[in-house]
Amino acid sequence: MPKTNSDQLHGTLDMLVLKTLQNGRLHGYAIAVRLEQLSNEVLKVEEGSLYPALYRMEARGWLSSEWGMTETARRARFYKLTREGRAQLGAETQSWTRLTAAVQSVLSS
Amino acid sequence: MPKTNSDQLHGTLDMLVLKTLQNGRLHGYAIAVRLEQLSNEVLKVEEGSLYPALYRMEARGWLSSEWGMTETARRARFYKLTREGRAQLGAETQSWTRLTAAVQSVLSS
DNA sequence: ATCTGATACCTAGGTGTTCTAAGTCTTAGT
DNA sequence: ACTAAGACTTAGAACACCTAGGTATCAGAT
Repeated sequence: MPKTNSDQLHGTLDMLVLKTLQNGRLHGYAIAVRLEQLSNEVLKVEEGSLYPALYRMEARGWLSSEWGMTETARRARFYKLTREGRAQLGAETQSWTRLTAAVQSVLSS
Repeated sequence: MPKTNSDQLHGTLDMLVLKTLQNGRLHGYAIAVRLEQLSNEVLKVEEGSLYPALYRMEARGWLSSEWGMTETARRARFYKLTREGRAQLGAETQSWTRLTAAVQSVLSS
């Protein structure tokens, strides 16, 4: 019974994914790798969390996607931010900042 | 369909409650009030979230409780940290710091 | 030539927290 | 007598995330 990963990033996954797409399109697997790199291996993104999140966000109009090829000639589905996705990223970032500030203010009381 | 409060504090509620009990015992309602004050009204703790959280944490041995009277002579259930609860608070705080740092590092990339 | 590991995606099912939305009872104030 | 606030309770639903499998392709090693 390995106590692994449970719910590390509840609530932040969408924001993190949107953020990785801010500078251009990426495919799912690359998003996961990117997030782990950018967080110095602290954030491990489970594929069973990531892909459903991508579908959710595309369904909500925050992302659009299409099949393409990686540099290494592999088939992959590329995602990019829509205008709404960009707005959503802004909103979630702002809300996250506000929330963590509030939590921090409790913790340092 | 009022889009209100949804899951603001997912994952942080336990830590926040433990924190409010660090300096002595409080009853449930007072914990909610305290958290809202300390966070400058940013964190609204729903009673339907708070009380089940208290029961959970007591069941896990992080809290102990007993009935008592408030200063205004009202019946209320007072909670206090156990030794394990204190350890849990430390662990969760550390993990939260680590996580938010990682998220921050992604956001500022 | 085969095997392994990495790349890339998919999905069913379970877990766990939180919220919604009721409700009860008591006391204070009007 | 009525109302609002204090204090607690609980059932149910929503939702995100994880577990744990699965598929397929390609590169490199044995």
